[in-house]
Amino acid sequence: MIKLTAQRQAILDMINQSNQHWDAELLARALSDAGHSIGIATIYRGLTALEKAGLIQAIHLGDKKRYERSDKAHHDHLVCRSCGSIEEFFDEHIEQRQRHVASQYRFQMDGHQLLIFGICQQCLKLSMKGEQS
Amino acid sequence: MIKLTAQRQAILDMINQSNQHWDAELLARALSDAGHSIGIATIYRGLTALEKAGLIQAIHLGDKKRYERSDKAHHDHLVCRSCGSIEEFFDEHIEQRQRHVASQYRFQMDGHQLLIFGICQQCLKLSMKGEQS
DNA sequence: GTCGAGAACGATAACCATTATCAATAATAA
DNA sequence: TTATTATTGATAATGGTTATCGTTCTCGAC
Ligand SMILES: [Mn+2]
Ligand SMILES: [Mn+2]
Ligand SMILES: [Zn+2]
Ligand SMILES: [Zn+2]
Repeated sequence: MIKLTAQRQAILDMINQSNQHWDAELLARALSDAGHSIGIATIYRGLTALEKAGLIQAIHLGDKKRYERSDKAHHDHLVCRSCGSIEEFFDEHIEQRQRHVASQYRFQMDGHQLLIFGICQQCLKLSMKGEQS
Repeated sequence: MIKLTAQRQAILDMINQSNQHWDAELLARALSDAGHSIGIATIYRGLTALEKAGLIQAIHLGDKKRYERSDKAHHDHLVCRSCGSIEEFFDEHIEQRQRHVASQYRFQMDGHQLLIFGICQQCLKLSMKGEQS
């Protein structure tokens, strides 16, 4: 149903060729660097259209919305408060329990978002180095 | 450490006397209706200060940040896509599993947010009524 | 009690992510 | 070809939040 215009194809390619969690602004810069200068409004519209078509998926992270490939299976995210890095995980127990909770509340679940915040392994190592004088 | 000024006390009271998940604007209107006309900047600053002091807790819901009492135990939220209502739940299995995942990834978790989206029981009932002509 | 430093306040400007507007262009259908 | 419709890009507008700044409040030192 979605029309894959040159601009939308460029956006989709950029996202599919990486494992990043892109926001609109970052994507605009990357596309510009790659030779595609696409208006920022077109990028926002393209992202919305591609998400609705199921070709990419999104997460809400604090203030901004971030997009990633949709060809990987569902997963949730560990977000580092120090460096901003995002790790992915999947836990079937958690997924199951969510369905269980929803059914308990007679709630027709159609999605969820689980963010775990903290400090990633890398940042922990760095902070340990820094502490010992 | 936090100084509970008249304005901050009014904000805190309003939140503590209810079970709502308040955003800044809603709170400003409610306070104004209750006779406290507090500048919107002061409300934002007050909410930030009260949260840092642990007197209220916050969740990020899409675009806006919402605040609720902190005297209730930790819980997560079921958010209705149709009416916007928020139900609360707690599931120890999910909490446990999160800790497990974090430790697997050597990730020092210091918080999390789980939002389950869908249609609440009420809205389901209403939509069924609407469907049968 | 007076003084002064620092905290808090309120009005408002600024910020930033996102969406709306609109004229120009491209694609599609008749 | 011509009419219709969708898409684009520049830019204005929106909405939530934060920054600025002059004024007011608080409170301990004197
Ligand atoms: Mn991901
Ligand atoms: Mn709650
Ligand atoms: Zn990190
Ligand atoms: Zn509902």
